[in-house]
Amino acid sequence: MSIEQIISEKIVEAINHCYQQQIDSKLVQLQNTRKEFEGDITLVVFPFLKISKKSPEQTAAEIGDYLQQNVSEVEKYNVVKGFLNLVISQSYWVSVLNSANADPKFGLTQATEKSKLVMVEYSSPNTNKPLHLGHIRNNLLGFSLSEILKANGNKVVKTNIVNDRGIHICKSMYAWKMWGNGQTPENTGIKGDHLVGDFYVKFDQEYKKEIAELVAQGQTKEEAEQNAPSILGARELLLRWEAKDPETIGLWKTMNQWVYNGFDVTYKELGVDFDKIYYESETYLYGKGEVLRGLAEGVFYQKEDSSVWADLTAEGLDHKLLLRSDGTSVYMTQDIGTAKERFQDYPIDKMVYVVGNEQNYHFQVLSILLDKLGFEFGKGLHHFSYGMVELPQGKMKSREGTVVDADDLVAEMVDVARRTSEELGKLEGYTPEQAAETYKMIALGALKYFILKVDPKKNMLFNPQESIDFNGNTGPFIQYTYARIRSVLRKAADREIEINRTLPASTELALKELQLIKSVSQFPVTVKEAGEMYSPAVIANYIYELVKEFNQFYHEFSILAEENETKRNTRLVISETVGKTIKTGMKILGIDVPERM
RNA sequence: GUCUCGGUAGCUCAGCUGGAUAGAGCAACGGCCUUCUAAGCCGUAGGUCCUGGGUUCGAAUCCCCGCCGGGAUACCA
Repeated sequence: MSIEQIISEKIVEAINHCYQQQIDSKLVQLQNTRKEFEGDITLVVFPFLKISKKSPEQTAAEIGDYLQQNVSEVEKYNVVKGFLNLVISQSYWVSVLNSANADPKFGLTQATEKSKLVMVEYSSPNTNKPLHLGHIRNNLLGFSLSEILKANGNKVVKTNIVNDRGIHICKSMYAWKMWGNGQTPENTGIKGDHLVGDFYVKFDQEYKKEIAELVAQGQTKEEAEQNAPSILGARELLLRWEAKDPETIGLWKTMNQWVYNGFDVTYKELGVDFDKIYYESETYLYGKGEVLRGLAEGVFYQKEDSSVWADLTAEGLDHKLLLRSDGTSVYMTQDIGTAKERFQDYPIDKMVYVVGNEQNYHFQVLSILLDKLGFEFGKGLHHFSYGMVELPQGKMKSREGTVVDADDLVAEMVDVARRTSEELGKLEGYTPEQAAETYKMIALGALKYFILKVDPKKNMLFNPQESIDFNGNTGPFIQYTYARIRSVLRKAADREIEINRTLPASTELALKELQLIKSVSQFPVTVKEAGEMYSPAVIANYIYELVKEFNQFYHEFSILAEENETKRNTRLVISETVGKTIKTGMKILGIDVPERM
C-alpha cells in the first residue's frame, strides 16, 4: 500500500476520532507539498471545517497530531492556512528508493491469465501513397498507447487494417498503366510506396487537365468531372477488380506489394509493429450480411430505391446509410464487418481504435449500430481520437503537395542529429556503425517525443524549421541525461567502485536527493494515470520533470568525486534508479536511450 | 443549422477529477566549462488563463450566454 493510501485511511480515522463523524475517503484531498513549504504530502483541510466547526488552523493541527501519533511514517507536520503539510520520515523514502532500485519491473504491472485483452487498431494506411506526418502521429500514439496498456497489466494485440482497395487505388493503377512506362521500384530505385504515390499525384494532374479541356469544350464542371477519360478509366479498373479480372488483380497485387515493401521500411524506421494485419480487400464484404440481418430483424429500414438505412434520431443523431441502392457497402458497413470478425478471431475485452478526431461521428455511430445489432461489445468500443498535425501554412493536403513525408522527415532529422553530434565532438571512439545508430536514436527520440508530449486530443503545430530542436523539453535532452548517468556508472565500474544497493534506513538525504526519490516514487502512479487517461503525454511530461530534477542534482553534487563513501554510494544508487526509470518510461513511449551521446 | 473539440507568455505546450504567489521549453538579455558529458546549470524579462455571468470558503480548472478557430454532419474510405 502506498503512503498516500495509508495516510488517507488514517485521516478518515482521525476525523472519526476527533469529531465523531464517519466520512467518505473521497473527501480526503492529498497532494504533493509545494516545494516552497516544508513537507512531503499535504492535506487540504477546508472540506472538514463543516465537520470540525473549528478554524482551518486548529482543525489541521488536530488531524496533524493524530497522524503524528498513529502513523509511524509521519515524522512531524506544519500548518499553513488550511493546508496540513506532513513531513514523512527519511527512512521511508530510503525504503522507497531501495525497492525501486531492486525491482527490475519498477512501475510496470505484469499481465496474468486474468488480464484483459485489448486490441489496438492503429496506422490503417491507404496503399496509394506513402506515409506522412499525420500517419506518424497515429503510429506513435498507437504504439505508445499499446505499451501503456501493457505496462498496466493488459494483454495487447496491435492490429492494422490496410485500406488496399477502392477507387483511390485504381487511380494509381490507371496512371501507372497510362504513363508508367514499366517503371518499378527496382528499375527506378524509388521506394515502392513513393513510386505508387507519384502515380497517384500524376493521376490527379492529368485528371485536372482533362477537366479543364472538357470545360473549354463547353461541358459544365460537374459533367467534366464525370466524363474525363482518367476517371472513367479508374472506374473501369474498379469494376474489373471486383469482377476479379486476372490482369487487373495482378497489377493490383504487384503495386500493393511495392507499397507494402515501402511501408515495412518506414514502420521499421519508426520502430512500430503489429501482431495482426487485416486487409480491407478481404473483409469489406463481411458487413453486408450483418446489415441485411439487421434489416430482417427490423433494426434497419429500406427506402424505395432499396438502399438500407439506420434511424438514429432516437439517439439524437441522423439517419445513416448502410447499403447503397445498388447493394454495395459503405465505409460503415465494412467497419461493422471488421469488428465482428475481430471479436471472432480474438477473445477481446476491449477494442481501441486509434483514428483521428475527424472520425468522431463515425465511431459514435459505429458503436450504436453494433449495439443495435446485438453485439455486447458495441458499447465498449473506444475511439482514441487524436488531433491533426498542422503546418505553419495550415492543414496538410497531399494533393497540394504540402504534406511532410515520413521518410523525408526522419532522414532530415537523422542528418541534423549527425551534424549536431559532430559539431559537439561527441561519440569519439565509436565505430561509424555505432555512431550512425546513435544518430538515428537521437533523431527518432526528438521526433517521437515532440509528438507524444502533446495532449493527444489537441491539434498540434509542426514547424519544420523550428520543431527540430535538441535543447530544452525534447527527447534528446532526456536521452542526454540518461547518457550522463550511464557515463557516471561506467566510470564507477572502471574504478571498481562497488555499489551497495540496499541503503540503510538511517541514510541521510540532501534536499535535492529527497526530491529525486519522491519524483521516482511517482512513476508507478504516473503509468497508471497514463493508462486511465490513454495519454502518452502524461508519461512524457513526467519524464521531463524527473530529468530536469536530475540535471539540477548532477550540477549541484559530485557523485564520483565525493570522498564520503556513504554519500557517494547513495548518489550512485539514486542515479542508477533515476536512469532505470528514464529508460523504462521512454520505452513506454517507444523511444530508445543511448549509452553515450 | 446541429453536434463536437479547442482558446493559458511573442511562439510551441504543461497545469484542467476545484486548492497555496499560473509553470516549462523556444526566442531575447546576462552569468557558469583546468573538477563525473555545457545536447547542461543559474538568473532577468515576459500573463485581462478569449469576454461576461454563476456555483464555492476558494475557479485557468465546474455550469451557463456569447466571441474566435478546428472537425463532423445521409450513398469517399
